Amino acid sequence: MPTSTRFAVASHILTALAMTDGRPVRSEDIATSVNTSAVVIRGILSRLNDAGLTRSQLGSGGGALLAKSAVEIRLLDVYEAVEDTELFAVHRTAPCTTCPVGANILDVINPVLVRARTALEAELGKTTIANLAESIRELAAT
Amino acid sequence: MPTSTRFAVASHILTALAMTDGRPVRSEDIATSVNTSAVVIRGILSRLNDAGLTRSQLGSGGGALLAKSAVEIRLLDVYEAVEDTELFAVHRTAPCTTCPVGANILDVINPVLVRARTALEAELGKTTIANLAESIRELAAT
DNA sequence: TTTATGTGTAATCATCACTATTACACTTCG
DNA sequence: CGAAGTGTAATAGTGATGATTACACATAAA
Repeated sequence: MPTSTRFAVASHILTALAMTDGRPVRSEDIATSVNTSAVVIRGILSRLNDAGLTRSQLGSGGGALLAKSAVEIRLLDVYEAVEDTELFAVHRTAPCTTCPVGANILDVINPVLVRARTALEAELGKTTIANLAESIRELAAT
Repeated sequence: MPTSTRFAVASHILTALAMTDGRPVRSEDIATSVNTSAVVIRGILSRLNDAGLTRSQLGSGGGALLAKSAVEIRLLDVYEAVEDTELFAVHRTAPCTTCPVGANILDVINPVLVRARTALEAELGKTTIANLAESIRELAAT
């Protein structure tokens, strides 16, 4: 049950935006840093815009900007903004309703999956884009 | 990338085995309960065998059995036995090594991802197949 | 006002993991 | 020996993903 690469790339994008002091950054420049195409970047930026994490300045000299302070953007917010699929997938077709196990397994396992997902999300809520930017500055200074 | 249903199905299988008191269960019977094909079940059983969670009795009258007590099988063990992919995927192609962010983003984000995965795994380690079987018995009794 | 420089998004494509299915070799009980 | 199982390879269909092309639209600057 993997995430897409969008979460890591979106974190990359936001961290880059956090380190440019409010100047708009072109999707093409971001694409160079991420090593992909500008359209892919704009697709992810579109999701981040919808989530209120970034905004775009159109026209010449335009680009992407943070819509809120980097200290207010948790990795959990990023995760929710760009990931579509459920962390845990259950049976593709509903199990047998007349079998003791089949009829109840989903009800029984679901609370466990919710607790696991909650624990993961809590951890992602502890780190912000500002934390990542700060760590990058420390590493880049060496 | 569709997320795998193997974890939920494997938990289903093991819970079913835990409720049959040591009698071997045919893959076809499990398949009926899960609502899939016997080959799919045997494919998952093959992984569970490799992980030492189940064993198979070959020949006529054979089937699948638990290889250890249900109280000793944590959902974390099941998860590790049947899931192939990393929980978090990172950049498909390595980011730009000459950009400050690109050169360091993976090193910076990785510890966060490890902590999130560890939190999820810790939660999955708290529940056993015996717990699931017990919950099923309670639900089925009503 | 025109033009260059951007973003936004639809459409298409190749790739990959997943589940389902068929087929067949192998094992073991009766 | 034969019936009843498991083990596994090969194949196909499906769906999400990421890459790419194409083009409409917005805006700053000349």
